[in-house]
Amino acid sequence: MEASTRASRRLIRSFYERRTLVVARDLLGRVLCRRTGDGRVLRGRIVEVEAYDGNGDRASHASRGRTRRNRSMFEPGGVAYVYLVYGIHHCFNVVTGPGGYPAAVLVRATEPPDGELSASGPGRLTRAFAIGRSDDGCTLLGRQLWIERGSEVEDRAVRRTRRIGVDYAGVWARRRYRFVIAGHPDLSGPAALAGVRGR
DNA sequence: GGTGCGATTGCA
DNA sequence: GCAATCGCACCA
Repeated sequence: MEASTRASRRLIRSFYERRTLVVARDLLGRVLCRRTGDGRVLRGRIVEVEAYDGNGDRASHASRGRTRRNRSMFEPGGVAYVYLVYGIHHCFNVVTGPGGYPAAVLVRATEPPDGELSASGPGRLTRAFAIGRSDDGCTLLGRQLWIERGSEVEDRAVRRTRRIGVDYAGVWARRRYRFVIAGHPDLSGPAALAGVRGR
């Protein structure tokens, strides 16, 4: 049965309730899935993510405590955190860890879903998957937006780099919280951080 | 109630 | 190199 096969491929709550850095690494190779208004399902293999871990992380929206915008980050793992940045683009995050601990993984790039040109970069990704503010706080265990197991990525194919666009965060900007599939053609950001060479 | 800016992108 | 564009955090 296709329905049951699909359901069994969907990642379950325990996947998301682990530590943020562990979930970030483990999301590489997984498949982001989106049911569209006309009943189709868009799918794209995740190739680039960034971890935002706790309220001590100066690059995280949670570094100044709980606010209206970031409240989804405090939910138990397994929901989406979606926000508008620069007044133009939406960013899609996977909330991780236990409830009350603000942490999430920003999904920065996937391979393009069928019919889309690019999902490379957080803004392009949310456009390709039609993810918007109404998806903020929604479960990743349901039928609208979810992630499937996909294929494992071996450690030797994974590179860690500093996060992109958070230079204001001091020493936290230098932490290697970005995980990519090394040298993948759909990575965003400067070529120097494509992960082809070590870091 | 006013102000400054951002987990980005596309174009000059 | 820089404008676009707006929700919201923060200060008064």
